[in-house]
Amino acid sequence: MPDPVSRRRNGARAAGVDFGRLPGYIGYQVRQTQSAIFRDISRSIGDLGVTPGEFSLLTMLEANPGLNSVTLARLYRLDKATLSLSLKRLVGRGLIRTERSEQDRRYHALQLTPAGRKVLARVTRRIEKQERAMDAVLKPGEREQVLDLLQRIAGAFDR
Amino acid sequence: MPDPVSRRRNGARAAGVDFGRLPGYIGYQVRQTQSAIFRDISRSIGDLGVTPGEFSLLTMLEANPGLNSVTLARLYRLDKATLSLSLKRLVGRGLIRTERSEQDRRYHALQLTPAGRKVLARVTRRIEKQERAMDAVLKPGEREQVLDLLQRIAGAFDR
DNA sequence: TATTGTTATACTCTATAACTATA
DNA sequence: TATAGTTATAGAGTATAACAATA
Repeated sequence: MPDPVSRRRNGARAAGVDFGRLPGYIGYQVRQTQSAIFRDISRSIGDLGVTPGEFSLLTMLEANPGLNSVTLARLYRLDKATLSLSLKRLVGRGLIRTERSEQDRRYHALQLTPAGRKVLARVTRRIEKQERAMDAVLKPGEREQVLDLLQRIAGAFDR
Repeated sequence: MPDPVSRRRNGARAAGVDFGRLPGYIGYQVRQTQSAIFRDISRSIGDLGVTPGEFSLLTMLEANPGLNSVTLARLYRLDKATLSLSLKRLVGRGLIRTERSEQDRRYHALQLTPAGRKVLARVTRRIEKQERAMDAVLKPGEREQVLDLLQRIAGAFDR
């Protein structure tokens, strides 16, 4: 039985419904916020045929041309098989290309195609428009604050 | 081409890899943090046979016995068919039970079983242990700060 | 033997559509 | 007609296992 002080915090979305201790959990609020952001951005970039996850892969490849899939998998903590499927879709749509390394022919160096660069630029504009929408509810300095807090919280779980 | 000041912020997880503008996006950091929390809690409560989403359903039903599935679906912004499947699994495992309302026999009132209450208590202890682990990286007042910031950001997308 | 990458398979979460029961 | 709920189906995202190519 939740105690009275932990009930009925901000975050209730319906009259008469009690969210118990959920609104006081960082885990709960992070999940709710992530869902809201994901729904909004999926709607916003859906016509460009790129998911939020693909956007971040493209961004990583623009900043680090020649990266290979095992490195990407490690960075995102995904299985290499999972990454392989994502990359196959991006190759199939002509947004990235892959080339065997000369030094070590096991490595497949990845990079954006011109089409990939163009799509990334368009998606980036939409993403940054969304970020500005978030700034509208933040006071000066609060963006830096929330970025810092989130990074520290995530870091608490790096084994 | 990302500008220099937006590069190489805190958040890089690998030497020599450039995350571009990603670490400066709230959307990106919220997703990374959500993933870290989800991985940790899934591992922690896995032996109890309840997912994080199921935990929050059980909590809602403990706080609001008699709630129906359409109300839950609206609160979580999920389709009623999606909720129906989740609830069926919880009924199948004997954690909740459903009873047709006498006033309006279309409604199926949901509530925890004694077994459900017991499992919820155990999961809640693990969840709150995780929350205390997050507190270890936060200074006094910062938990309230991050909860407030996240709620305001999520609220920016309530159409 | 170890590493990179792919494919087959399966599981979870989600939505849409079509349906039944009730109002 | 409208609402509550279920079922069938499908798509996205993920992991594990088994495999091929390369070192």
